[in-house]
Amino acid sequence: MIELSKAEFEVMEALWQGHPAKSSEIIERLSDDTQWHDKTIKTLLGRLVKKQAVSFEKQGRLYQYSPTIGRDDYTLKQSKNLIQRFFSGRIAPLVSGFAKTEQLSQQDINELKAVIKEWEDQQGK
Amino acid sequence: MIELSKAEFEVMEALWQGHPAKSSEIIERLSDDTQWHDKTIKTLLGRLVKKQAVSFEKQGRLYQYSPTIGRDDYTLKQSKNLIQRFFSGRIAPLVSGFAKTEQLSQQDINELKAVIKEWEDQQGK
DNA sequence: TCATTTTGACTACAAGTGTAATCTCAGATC
DNA sequence: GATCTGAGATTACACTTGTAGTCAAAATGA
Repeated sequence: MIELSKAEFEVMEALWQGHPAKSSEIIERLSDDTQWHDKTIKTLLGRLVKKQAVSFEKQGRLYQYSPTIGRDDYTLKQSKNLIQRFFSGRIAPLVSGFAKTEQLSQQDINELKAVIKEWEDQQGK
Repeated sequence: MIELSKAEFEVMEALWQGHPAKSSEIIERLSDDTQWHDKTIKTLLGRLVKKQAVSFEKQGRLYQYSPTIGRDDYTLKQSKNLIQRFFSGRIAPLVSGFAKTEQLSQQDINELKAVIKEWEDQQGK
């Protein structure tokens, strides 16, 4: 699986926002959240291309970049990996621990209930 | 916050199993799960001490190592960090995504229900 | 007592990462 | 056409990480 460093992930975030995108657009988007020099972002883009997390098409002199991996795909895989390493693959302990110090919203609760319902429906065949 | 690399985390796991522990014990414990050379483990221990994730007391020529951070503390902080970066701080989307491809156990469901009940009791003041 | 073993300390070294600066060349500008 | 500019390519450099090897000193065994 493709592994992204933190900085690389930030660049992917900018790209996931909309693509294909020119490097100037990506730099523009990132300028809101970071102080990165544009050279830094170019370097990161290059590394992402090398890792095949990003592809590009030449439009004359410019490149149009696109992600080759989906955000949901990536984040979920990484999450599962963490849950595996930290909680032996079980998600409930994470939720319990999380809820102890973080406030859940009504929406969170609704979503959790939906997950439970889904599971129970499936159990009842 | 103290950041641990993957290899360092493995060493912490061995130490969390029981402490204080001599390096020989830690090496012994890790021999079940890894092929690491004992020198490698010594190096990692040294780095952990430098990072102040581990402390030691000299017992003559030997050291007795102990973790200075708790496993739950560390794993929860890292989890929250990931949830923040990947899911804007909300845990429900992670649970939904997780449940789509991973099988939940009855125990998981019970724990999730407990979290919900806890939350609802609190809402009702 | 002298060699051997063992432990922690120090050193090594390539790959990955954060954070750019320099080089090169095609297109825009005068 | 000569020059400037901005894009991508290449190079840089310190720090971290994985994965040990070497060194010095103490304990141990013969």
